[in-house]
Amino acid sequence: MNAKQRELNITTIKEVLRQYLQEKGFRNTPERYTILEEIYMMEHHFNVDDLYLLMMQKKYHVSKATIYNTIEIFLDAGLIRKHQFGEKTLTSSSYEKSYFDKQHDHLVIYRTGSDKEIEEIIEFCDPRIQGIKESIESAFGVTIDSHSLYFYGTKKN
Amino acid sequence: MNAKQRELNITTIKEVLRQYLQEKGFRNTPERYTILEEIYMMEHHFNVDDLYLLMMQKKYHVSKATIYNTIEIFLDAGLIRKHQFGEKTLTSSSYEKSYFDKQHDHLVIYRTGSDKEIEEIIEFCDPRIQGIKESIESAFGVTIDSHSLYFYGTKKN
DNA sequence: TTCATTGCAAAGCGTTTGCAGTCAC
DNA sequence: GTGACTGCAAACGCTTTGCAATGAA
Repeated sequence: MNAKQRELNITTIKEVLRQYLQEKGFRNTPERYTILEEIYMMEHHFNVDDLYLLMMQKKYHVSKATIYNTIEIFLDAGLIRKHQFGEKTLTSSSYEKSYFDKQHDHLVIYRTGSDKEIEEIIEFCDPRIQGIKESIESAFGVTIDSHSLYFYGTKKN
Repeated sequence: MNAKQRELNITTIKEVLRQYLQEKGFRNTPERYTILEEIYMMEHHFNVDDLYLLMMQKKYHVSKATIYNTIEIFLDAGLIRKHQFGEKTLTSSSYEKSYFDKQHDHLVIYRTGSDKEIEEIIEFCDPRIQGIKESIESAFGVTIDSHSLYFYGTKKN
């Protein structure tokens, strides 16, 4: 994605936030827009600490409490998605922007020989998951809102 | 499963543990066997606190540190599986016995109207996931050891 | 006897909460 | 001016760690 496109997206996404806040009767605080902008500038997954440090570095001071708060709002607004990588080890939650991307799943690659250290996270999209979802919905009489699928493995030598 | 079958399974599983401990040069402590037995008596998922309270109730004293320790061993031995239910909310890790069961995935049903409270967890097994796994392996040149798939939804009224 | 394992309490760590001060409306 | 929001620090809950005591080999 080029810089121009990203800038356009950021303008758009701020508008989406504005509408959401208005609908909900929440306030237009500068923190919310700045955090949103940071998130939509990023290319990859991040956790709260990443975001906090990044904003510190850029001399934009926000407290972690506010970041947690804001993330809750963005999740509800559908502006970001939450992930829980790390199968064996307990890790902090990861997030990523979600508005312009399509839903996808993740392949978590562990460093060979270590079952703790994550080497890489690859995104993929397989249409068969949709079929499974529909089967489950009719088999159990449920409405499925979301799913999470992770594969865990190692690079073939 | 009837009582007789369960008793037989427990005898078998203890033998599996014995061999594992021997191979690894670990000790045969009574705690390990008692915890294993408790786990294999259970029908459902449990977390560390459940197990701790259950053992307290049965007047068998073990510390949580030992339970955490032992669970680590059982995971490595393939005697139990770890799960992370709770998509939005951070919850404690859940576990279940795995030796006699086939691999399966989970449908997490939230109470209608609440996106926090889990109403029910249903297990299912869909062969298509195997196909997806194989595609991923060849597409990215990886060996997949395990996966986790969760669907999150609500009961259809 | 030796050292892996246990139990206890303290520490860690990500996240949440309480509250006084601030600022969007 | 009012009350939603922010920042700070303290509290929380699950898990891990340090260490002295124990007991399997």
